Amino acid sequence: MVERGKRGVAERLGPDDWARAALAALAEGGLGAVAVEPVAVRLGVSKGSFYWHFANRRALVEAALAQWEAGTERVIARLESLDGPVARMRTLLDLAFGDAENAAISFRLISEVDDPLVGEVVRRVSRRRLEFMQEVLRELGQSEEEARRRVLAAYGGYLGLAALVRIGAVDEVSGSLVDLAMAELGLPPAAPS
Amino acid sequence: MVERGKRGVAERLGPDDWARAALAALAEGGLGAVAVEPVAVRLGVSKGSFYWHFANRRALVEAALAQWEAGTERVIARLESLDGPVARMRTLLDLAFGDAENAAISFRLISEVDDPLVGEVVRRVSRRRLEFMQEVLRELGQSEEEARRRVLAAYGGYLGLAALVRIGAVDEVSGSLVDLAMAELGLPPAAPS
DNA sequence: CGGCCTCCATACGGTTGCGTATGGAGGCGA
DNA sequence: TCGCCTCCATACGCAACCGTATGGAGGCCG
Repeated sequence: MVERGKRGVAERLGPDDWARAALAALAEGGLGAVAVEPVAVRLGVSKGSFYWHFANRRALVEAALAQWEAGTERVIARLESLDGPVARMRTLLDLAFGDAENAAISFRLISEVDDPLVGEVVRRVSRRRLEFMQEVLRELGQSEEEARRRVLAAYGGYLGLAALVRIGAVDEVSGSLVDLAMAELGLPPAAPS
Repeated sequence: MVERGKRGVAERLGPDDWARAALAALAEGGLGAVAVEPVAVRLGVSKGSFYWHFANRRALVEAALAQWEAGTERVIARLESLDGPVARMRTLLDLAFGDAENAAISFRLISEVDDPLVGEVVRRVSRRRLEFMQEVLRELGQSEEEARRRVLAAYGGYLGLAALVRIGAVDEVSGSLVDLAMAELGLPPAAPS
């Protein structure tokens, strides 16, 4: 049992812990839920701790966004060392869209584009994903125009259908959204075993 | 010049004016911007006026949502008295998605689905639009399954692409989003003159 | 063991928005 | 004209959140 004011050195908090907690709050309640006191409560700490690690709330949001963007970069980097283009695409979609929390974060960030910090990051990450997907299609022999068109259709279609499912306008779609996106790209629905 | 405390009877405010202003605030700043004092300022009035017409903020949000839903119903009702299915579909898309403020409101409401009031309305309106579009495709001879699939692809694709354009991840799409949706539905891009 | 440094708690003031209370200005009918 | 009714302004208390100030507990090191 952890008593008041007694915290082992190993379980002390760092900026990364705060950023992680901020991302969790973001996924659950949107950018407005990334508030100092609520996140502090989530970590079982008080505001005094927060303002030791961060200058202000803006710094927390920036740290959370940076951690999220780094995660997406880590995913793409891991893809480079994969065998085929199809497998890379499939893995990208699975990692980027399959994870529920990650999908929720993307949704929240798109919703809060008006915030300058959020806008810059979500715009950069989206462009990165789109260009990576387009590059994969190019490797598979599709033309520049067709690759562009299919990537937009697949990414946009995924986002829109995910939104429709989220709001409850659509009960279910046949198969997974990732499989649908693969089909839009003109690729086989499952990676070859 | 309107002086302080002097307001002609004709220019007095009613609940509809507040709902309209609330929708404008919603389109610009999201649900959080639908706050009593800011909207009052927008109307050049003070809170005292608001609480005469409404019980609380919740009532204002409900009135705004009702007015928006009534607008979409009015659009659909107007479509019934149109010549062909293709023209009805085209007009629906134009009215529902072509108008910038309406599109912005839809985006905001989808973003705030977690709010129970918003969720109910946006779910109902989305279902209504989807079923109307599906019905039009049925009239054109498409099968139940194909109509469903194409409607989801068109509506979802529109939502996703609109989001990508809004966040600045995509600079421009070839042609209008409405034309793209029409193509997804298997319909000619422009209504026959 | 005494002093310092790190991490955190508590307390406070400032801002913003919600909701209430109270009163005032002007139209309108008796 | 007098009184009422409608619409709105002003002032207040309350709550949530941001940021600051101050102090305290515990590890570490001379």
